[in-house]
Amino acid sequence: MTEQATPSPEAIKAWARLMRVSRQLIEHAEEALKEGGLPPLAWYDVLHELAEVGEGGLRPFQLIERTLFAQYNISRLLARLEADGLVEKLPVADDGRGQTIRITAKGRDTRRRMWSVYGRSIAELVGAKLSVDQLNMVSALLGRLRHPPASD
Amino acid sequence: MTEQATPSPEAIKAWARLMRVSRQLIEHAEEALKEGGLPPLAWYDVLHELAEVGEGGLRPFQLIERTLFAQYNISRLLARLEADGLVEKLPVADDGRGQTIRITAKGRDTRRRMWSVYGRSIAELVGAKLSVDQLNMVSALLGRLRHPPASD
DNA sequence: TCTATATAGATGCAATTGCATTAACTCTGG
DNA sequence: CCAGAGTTAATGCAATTGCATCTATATAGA
Repeated sequence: MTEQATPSPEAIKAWARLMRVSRQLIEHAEEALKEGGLPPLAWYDVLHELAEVGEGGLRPFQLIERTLFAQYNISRLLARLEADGLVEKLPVADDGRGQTIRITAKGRDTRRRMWSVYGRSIAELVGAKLSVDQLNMVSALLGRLRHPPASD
Repeated sequence: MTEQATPSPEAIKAWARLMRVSRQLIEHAEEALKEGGLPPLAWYDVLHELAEVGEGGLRPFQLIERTLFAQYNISRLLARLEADGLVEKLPVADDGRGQTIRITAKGRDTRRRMWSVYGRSIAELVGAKLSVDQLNMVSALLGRLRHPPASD
């Protein structure tokens, strides 16, 4: 656990597992969405954040903070979402540079349909593989790898 | 732990942590490599596999199995690696379609230099955050999420 | 107020990825 | 031996990502 230039075998193994498993899970979920004729995971992430905050919406830079997507990525993703009528861009009164992004009814509907597929993937790939205690253990351990570390 | 269409809150949280943490770690490692003027992680994955098997080399389809990259992705990645002189493509005697990919001396050197940066990231981001027992716990839990599940 | 600096978001262009297809070869059954 | 099916790898083209830069507005300081 001490800082080293060369990681311990245990650290390497944990890292390798994390890389491989996350890639596999993402690929599976992405594939399930595609099979359902639904948009990719990235769209879900944004729609989810927007659905959670409701009518107030979010500024693009807030979405960047929450989703970890790059600025140019969000900019273009929002353009696509808007083109599909899933979100709307509103000017913001006290800052002429900015805009507020709000999810539309169609956006909520799409998010719901995505969740029915995405949620099933989560249930199958994670929920069905570990007990509740084990899931909590995973969350806690991964929480310590997060930046900033999670307390729980 | 029973199969459900809607995942438990614990499963959702574990999934969310996994997605976020893996993204963050990859981003950090990728950034460190870039700052060192080194190629991206994907190159390391391939060079690592090739370095491990030695002079015998690997067929592209074997790299696909090991790295989980898509076929077209490997095909083009190998073209770039070859263009940089990091690997060489050899015809394979008993299968006229195929080729064997072998890492070159320059490839080994690049891999080593990448590891000096990549390894440090692993040590800092994972090794320094959890005890050996915790690292083993992470590996074991994630191993059960893998497909096929790992035994250890 | 005016200038310099910082922040919000968009965009041109190059590199990469994803999708579908293709080319070349191998294998199997008749 | 041959036709058909399968496997291995490459590639044309569209979509996305990454990088650097740009525009517009806001804010701080002289």
